[in-house]
Amino acid sequence: MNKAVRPSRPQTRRQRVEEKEQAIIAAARAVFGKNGFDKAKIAEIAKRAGVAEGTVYLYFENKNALLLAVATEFYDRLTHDAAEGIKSLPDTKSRLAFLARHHVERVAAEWPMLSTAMMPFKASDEYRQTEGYQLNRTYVEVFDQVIRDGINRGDIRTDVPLSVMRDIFYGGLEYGARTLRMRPDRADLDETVDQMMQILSVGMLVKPAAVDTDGGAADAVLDRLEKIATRLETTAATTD
Amino acid sequence: MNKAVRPSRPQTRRQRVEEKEQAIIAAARAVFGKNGFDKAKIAEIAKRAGVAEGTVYLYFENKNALLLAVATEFYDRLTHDAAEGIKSLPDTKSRLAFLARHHVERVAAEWPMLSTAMMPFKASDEYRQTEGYQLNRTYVEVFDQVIRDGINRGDIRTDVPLSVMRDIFYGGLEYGARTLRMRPDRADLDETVDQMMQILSVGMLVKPAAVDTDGGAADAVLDRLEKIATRLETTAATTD
Amino acid sequence: MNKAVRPSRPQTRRQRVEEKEQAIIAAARAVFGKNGFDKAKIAEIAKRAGVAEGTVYLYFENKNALLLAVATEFYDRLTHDAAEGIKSLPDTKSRLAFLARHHVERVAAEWPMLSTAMMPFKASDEYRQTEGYQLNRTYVEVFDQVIRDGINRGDIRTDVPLSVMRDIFYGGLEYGARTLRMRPDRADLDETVDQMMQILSVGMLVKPAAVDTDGGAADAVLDRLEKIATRLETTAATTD
Amino acid sequence: MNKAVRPSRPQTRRQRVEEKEQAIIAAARAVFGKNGFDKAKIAEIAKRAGVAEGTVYLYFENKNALLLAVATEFYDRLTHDAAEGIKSLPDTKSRLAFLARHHVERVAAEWPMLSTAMMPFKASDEYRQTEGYQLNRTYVEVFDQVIRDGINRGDIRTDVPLSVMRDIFYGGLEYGARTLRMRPDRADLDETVDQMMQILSVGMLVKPAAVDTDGGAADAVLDRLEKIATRLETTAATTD
DNA sequence: TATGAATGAGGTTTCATTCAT
DNA sequence: TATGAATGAAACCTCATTCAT
Repeated sequence: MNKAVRPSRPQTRRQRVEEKEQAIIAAARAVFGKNGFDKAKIAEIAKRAGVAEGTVYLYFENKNALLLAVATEFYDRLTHDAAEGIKSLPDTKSRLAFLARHHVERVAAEWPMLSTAMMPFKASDEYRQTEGYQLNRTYVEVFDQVIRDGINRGDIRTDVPLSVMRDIFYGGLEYGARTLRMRPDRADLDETVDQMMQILSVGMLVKPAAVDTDGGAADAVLDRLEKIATRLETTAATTD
Repeated sequence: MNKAVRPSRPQTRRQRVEEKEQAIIAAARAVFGKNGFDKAKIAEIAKRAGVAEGTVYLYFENKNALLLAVATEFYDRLTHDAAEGIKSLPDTKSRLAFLARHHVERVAAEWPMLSTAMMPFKASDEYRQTEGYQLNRTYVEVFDQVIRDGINRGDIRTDVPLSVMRDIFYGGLEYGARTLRMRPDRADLDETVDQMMQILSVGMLVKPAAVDTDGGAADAVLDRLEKIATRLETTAATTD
Repeated sequence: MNKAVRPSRPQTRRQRVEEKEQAIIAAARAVFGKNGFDKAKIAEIAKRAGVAEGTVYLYFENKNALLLAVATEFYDRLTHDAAEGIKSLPDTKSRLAFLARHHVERVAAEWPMLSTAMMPFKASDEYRQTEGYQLNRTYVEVFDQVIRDGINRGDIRTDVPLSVMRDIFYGGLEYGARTLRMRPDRADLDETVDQMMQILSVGMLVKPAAVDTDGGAADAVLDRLEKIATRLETTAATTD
Repeated sequence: MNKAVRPSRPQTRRQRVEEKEQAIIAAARAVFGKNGFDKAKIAEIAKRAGVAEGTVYLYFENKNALLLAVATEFYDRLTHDAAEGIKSLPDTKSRLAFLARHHVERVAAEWPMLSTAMMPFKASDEYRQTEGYQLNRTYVEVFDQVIRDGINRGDIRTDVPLSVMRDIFYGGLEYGARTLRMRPDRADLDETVDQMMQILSVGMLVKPAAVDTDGGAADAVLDRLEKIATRLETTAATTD
């Protein structure tokens, strides 16, 4: 039934195995995402992956392990791309903007899977001891590092704990992502993320508002105004 | 049919019936919350409620109807208390603070139930057509009204859509609530909410930096300032 | 909810009781008839009878007893009317015709009830020991008596056992009744019964049939033989 | 896919599968037959078939489908054997006799199953639209054909509709079969069928039958023949 | 007598997991 | 390794029957 596909025929045995594992994970992600973990059937995952039911159990201990594999793959990529993305960005604000854009993009795309399938990893009181928690921990560590860096640079206010910032950042973004998903048009993703960042960055950044905590952007305004003033002064002096 | 209700012990039949219904809903909330809707067993709910399994079906058509009842009751109370709470508060900022406190308090308390059991109401793409969505819609309407009011009063920035504010507000709070739950000590609830509000109110409110909050408007302001500066420079030069 | 119905208000307590019993039996007949005994729900019977579920159990030990009551009432009336009907009929043939008409009429009317609800009384190997069997036994006794009478009068053939005649008579009629029910028009009931009787009476009756029934081809044979005999007689006479 | 089937022990996989399917159908036939469809438990069917409960659902969608399978198999064989049996029989009478014998034999053997389990297929008013009806339709078509043939040959009377004949034929036989079942000795099956046919064939056949069938009327015929003979003798004597 | 809420045993069906091939 | 038929535990739900009022 599955004629050997010529061009991309996997060479080594190991490659073939990995390919199949990937196929199962991909199928699982789709099926878990459709109606959640509990309603997902191994049979459907197997069919989608093009393998027999029993084969799934050759690659994964059980349904839970399969979910963990899906989650791991998802988070690994998420974390990797996040870390990679901020490398070239110089300032805190643009880094946060990138992380926001990146997160919303991925979360919006995988929302069904995330919201339902991964619940088992989040629900319990012992969440912190689960692998799911650890995955998430590693991911948000990228954000945490940006914030810590920002604090060192004097960009980030220090009167609010990192954990609070993190919760608002990701919590807000996730709600936003969900709202986005419910709309027919996704074209406004960029705009929405911008708007979210306008609120978030004002709340987290320091600079100008250092005085009254107010919006962060005021800093920039003041900076520029100061420069203009200086120029004016210079001009005035010259004019004199 | 409505005999004058006299407060005897188990009281009137109707009261007893309502009491039992409440017991079942309470039990269901607890059990749904433990491991999610799918893993919840009617048998356990019945046992917790102190009734026979069949009795549950006397009060609720099926498992789904029971979940809906739980959600409805939860949201009804949530909405009612929210609306009631802001009545006596005069200014936008204190209203938002109240809503935040109220939400976190309730959500933190009911997080297990919310996060898992109500997923069926949130997961699907047709979420907006579900009763779950409507319940939530009614609830956040309270927040929306506060924001609209705040805009009229000039308290709330207008360059970010209400929906974005709402997502960040509730999304952030919910993450925060979850984090709170994972800590052994809940004593710091007040403090945490305060901190969250520091970020959120700075992001949403106008006042403190009515002028300089940046917001998108800052750019425009800066643009104009820059033009003015340029004109001044030119003028200065020319004047020379 | 049940206003006292004036005109037919039952006088004695006993009458009221009997009325309720009848109501329950009638309701049961209808409900049993709809989908069979097993699918019939006591709750529906109670509602139809205008009583509470528990009340049914005041009048009947259990569901089986209720079915038996329905069957008993049905057979009692059936038997009574059959016995009454043949009283005034003088000859075997018209009696059988009456029984056939009577049976088809009743069976066609009550077919749903009979075919499904009363199965429990017919199915088992121990049928002969059931009350259902006895009811039926009493009913067909009317037929048996007609046949025995007919034999004494020389109307009924004696080379076929009564039991065989009975089976064919009632078996045939019942199938016929069922077929009738499946047709939209019941107008042809009389005609169909006539046709069935043409077959059955030819098969069971002795002489008279020979003349008029045609059916019995024997008549024709005899006719021919008689003619031959006549011819022979004539010939013989002539030959002489 | 169709490897040459070599008769090993449990043989090919396909054979084993078919064997198991047959085992389940056979078990279902027995269990359905015992107390009817509703009272039959899948658990018992599974146990009888020597498989796990779940296995039943591997072969049949649900309980109803299983019943349909039982009915289909039964009717298929019944129809096949009926059609096969009449092939070599030359005259209408012997064909009908064969069909009667065949029907009673099968129906008597399977009466429990038929009478109870298949009720769901017969009870409803929409019977004609059910698969059960179609199965039966196909079966009686064999009978119908014999009758139509008989009419063409001048064997069958034409003043009674085919449908009426069919109902009496099968209705009568079925009652007869049931009666047979209730007796401990089945030895008299042949005799009983003969007797039933004596009534039925007299009723349905046209003249000639009377001669050789002896049909029930033979006695009367003989009686009358004797009288004629006597007359002839007398005549002869007189002539002398 | 009458009610109808409550019971709880039991049946059908699903599906993760196993295992013989 | 791969298969997919087989398993059987377990869950939802129904409904005859009981019993407190």
